[in-house]
Amino acid sequence: MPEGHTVHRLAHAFAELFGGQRLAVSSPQGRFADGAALLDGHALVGTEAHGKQLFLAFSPAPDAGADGVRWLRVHLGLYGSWTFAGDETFRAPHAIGAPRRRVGEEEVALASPDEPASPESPDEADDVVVAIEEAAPATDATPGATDAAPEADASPGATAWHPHAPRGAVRVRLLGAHGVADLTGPTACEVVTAEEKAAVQRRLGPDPLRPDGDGEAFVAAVRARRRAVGELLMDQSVVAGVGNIYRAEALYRARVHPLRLGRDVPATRLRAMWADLAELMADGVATGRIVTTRPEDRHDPEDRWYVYHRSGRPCLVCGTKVAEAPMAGRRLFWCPRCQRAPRRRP
DNA sequence: TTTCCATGAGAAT
DNA sequence: TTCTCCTGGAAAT
Repeated sequence: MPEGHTVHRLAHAFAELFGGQRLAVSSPQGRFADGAALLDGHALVGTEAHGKQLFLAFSPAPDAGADGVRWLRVHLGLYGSWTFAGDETFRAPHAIGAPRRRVGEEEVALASPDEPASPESPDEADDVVVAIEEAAPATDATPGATDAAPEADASPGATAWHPHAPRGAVRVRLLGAHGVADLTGPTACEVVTAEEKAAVQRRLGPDPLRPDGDGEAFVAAVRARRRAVGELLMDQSVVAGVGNIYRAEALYRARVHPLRLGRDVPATRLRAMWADLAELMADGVATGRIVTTRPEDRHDPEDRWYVYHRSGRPCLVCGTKVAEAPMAGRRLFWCPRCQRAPRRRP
């Protein structure tokens, strides 16, 4: 899944692609028909990411008060992803979300401006090509796509663009003047009020990617618990946005053993880990990829991670075999030598 | 073709 | 701890 950096990318993408536009909102799959009806025809007036939660604000109905803003709350979970397509003015990556192969390739392409390239500016051209390839022959009316037409603000001279038929189980389709975003496989997708949104956020810990992310709150939350720090990093109420890759890699880079109890990790170590996460994740937002290895430790361009998914292979730094064990239902990876084992309690 | 698996999380046991 | 939900690409059959 999409860890927090992916969700922040999405918040940026939606603001840029659809900000201020009235959108046709539908649920081709049908499971979100009621929610879609509430948002259909309303303008996207704001986007926000907090940890792995994405919030999209829609303008209130004319007869609703000022606080009638409704939020679409989406959590991608393990499988969710957004797929984008549109005309040449619609500059979006092909897809953002669960790391299916197609998605990964696309994100790589976006992050490598030195790819050989097409005549025009590389990333823009790539997007358009993908969008065209993905477009199915414009079949007849997607329900919800033809009514509630978006505002006609197409720039003069832009070629006509038609959305492709939804592919797969599309929970939500957001259709603007220049492009479309399809959501598949989310864990959560619902329309909430501002108060309900705030309630969700109160349960979340600080997010290293947000300006209001409070590193000291993270340090205090970890040191208050006797649970293993490897579990605490995956607890969204301790730190929001960290997932299985950032957990393993941040612990490695801090040289902290995942089984060490939270309260036993020195505060200075945790402060450094927070700063490191902020940096790593910001890089993830910029590039769409998680890369945690320092250039000097990267023996091969494929060496993106120190320990994640490297069990049995030599540690890039010390050569010791990377270890793996399940923790809280997920696969956990660490280097037994670089990350010294915690003292065993008698 | 069937099965397995994944960057998640909440509920049930 | 284990189950359950959601999807689709890859690996296994």
